[in-house]
Amino acid sequence: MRFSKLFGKTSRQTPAEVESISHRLLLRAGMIAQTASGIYSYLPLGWRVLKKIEQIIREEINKTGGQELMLPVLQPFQLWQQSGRYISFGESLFTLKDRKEHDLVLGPTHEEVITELVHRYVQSYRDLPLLLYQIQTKFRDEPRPRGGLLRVREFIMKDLYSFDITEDGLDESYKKMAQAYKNIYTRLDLPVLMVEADSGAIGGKESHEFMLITDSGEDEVIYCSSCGYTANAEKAQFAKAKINTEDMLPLEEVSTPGTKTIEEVASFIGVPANQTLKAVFYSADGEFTFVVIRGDMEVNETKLRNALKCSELRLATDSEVNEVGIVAGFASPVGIKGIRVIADDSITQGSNFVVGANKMGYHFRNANYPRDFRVDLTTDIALAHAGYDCSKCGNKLSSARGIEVGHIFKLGTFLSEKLGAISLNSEGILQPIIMGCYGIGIGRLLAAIIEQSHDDKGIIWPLSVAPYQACLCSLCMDNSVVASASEDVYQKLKREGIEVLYDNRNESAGVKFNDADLLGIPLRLTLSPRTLKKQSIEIKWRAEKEFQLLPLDNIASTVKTLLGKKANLLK
RNA sequence: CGGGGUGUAGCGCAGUGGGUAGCGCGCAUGGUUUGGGACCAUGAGGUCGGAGGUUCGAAUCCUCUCACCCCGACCA
Repeated sequence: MRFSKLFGKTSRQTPAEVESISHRLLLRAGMIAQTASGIYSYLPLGWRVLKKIEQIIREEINKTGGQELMLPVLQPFQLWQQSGRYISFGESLFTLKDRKEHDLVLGPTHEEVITELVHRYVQSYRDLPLLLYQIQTKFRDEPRPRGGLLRVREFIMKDLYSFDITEDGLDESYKKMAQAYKNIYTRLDLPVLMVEADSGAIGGKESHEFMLITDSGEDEVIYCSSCGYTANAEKAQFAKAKINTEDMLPLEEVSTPGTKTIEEVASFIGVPANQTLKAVFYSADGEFTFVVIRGDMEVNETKLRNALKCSELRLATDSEVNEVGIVAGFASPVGIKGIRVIADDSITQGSNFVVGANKMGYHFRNANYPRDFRVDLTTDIALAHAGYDCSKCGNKLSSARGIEVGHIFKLGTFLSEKLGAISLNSEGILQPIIMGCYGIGIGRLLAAIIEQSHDDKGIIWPLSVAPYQACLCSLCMDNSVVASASEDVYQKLKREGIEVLYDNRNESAGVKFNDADLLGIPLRLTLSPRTLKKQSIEIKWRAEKEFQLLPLDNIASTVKTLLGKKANLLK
């Protein structure tokens, strides 16, 4: 490719508000262009990278026996009613009507469609297991697109769906995919962590996310460096230390004027925060919910949502709190009636807690569950933090930020039941097919690679996905000797099958070098009057500082060998 | 949806006591240059996001609206 003909321009500047590194570099390099919020066009360079990532994924998935197919973007809304998931997807579902006023959705994912399809073609366990996948554009009306390609509303995703007749089969499919994902990240030169995850709107039981650890990540990962436990903070468990196991004392009302926060109450009364109970109020699918947790912890809204099996969860507004007659700042489950109360199991770890008295300016001392109050449900709804104890081994947990670059789920049978995907098992009995689903966002992966691999000059693509393997920088293009030598080298490189971007523009050395760096092309070849005098060409790896001169003779095969060696090194 | 912010030339930005719209980059033409974003000259390019209003006169003041960015609740 001749740089002079390339569509898309590099630029020195991007809008000041563009924060994320990948977003800025993708824009500056002319790889993507924004069309609307969370909607991007891929320009030729960006598209080449995307196709390469896609191909790597395709190869690794094919190795596991996955079969690629193509599914519709337009899906009948009725299918989503049948699965019930139009509720959990809620507003992020893009919907439209056709001319006959039939409701359609732009597929945010394709479990419904594929399950219905499998239902038609599979009647026997002999047809299973199946690993079916697609690499397609999906649509989700995200509340807030952000970070360029990191979070968008229209995105290309590889999604694989597994169909098994036994739980063991599902486990095996799941393992295969986990391994395929690890292979993919290795080929992309990305250090990715597999972490336990919540399954969210997709539904299902066991689930793992693949996290690229980087400070710019939007997720928090909790991990234990001692036993290897890793989980998304939404999901992470921890050991809730049992404190203060003294005998129960009688409930006692104390005046605590002006103490609204846990810190204020605790220090006013002279107890540590972990000897208080905190009250938090939520609206869960419209139902007012009173949540109690030990004062030293915070509520994990994901766990709470799962415990309540609700889809919409938000903090209750002040007026909602007032309406049910709760005195904010002095609320407690003691004496509360007619309101659903959910408690974290930490309230059983300890005794003689300080709680509100449901009366302005007063708290109780020595509240004990279940002696002094009742709750509707006690379960783990606490948010894990770095510094807490690991529930597996007892050592201290740590935390890090990460970008979710893959997510796999054991779905089980809820979709196949809803959509009627049943099959005869080996005993001749009809049963729902057991499903799993396995997604990788390709555009996000592209952005994640940049977040992980760049410097102040620009992108540093791994050789495996770089838009071009080499960039031929020809200095002094109006020197006819240089021009013809460059053209000659360019043709030879192409003939050798090397993907080369030939910078034939009439630009100064600085411009060409900076653009080559910005675009992140792994190998740079420089041809100039200076190198020509020595019948040589200069080469430099993007990721390295040193450069060297190579003889012009057989340059194409030399470069081919170098690239081959580099590629092998990465394997 | 809550909070913060921005819309002026292809891109990045200036521009309010209301009066002829500017700078840098880029672009075009000619010339000089060529190892880390060169220089000179000339030139093209804008209904100042949109609608309404105030005014003799609005990028500037008022009202409404749309779009986009950033921070929070959601996800590949």
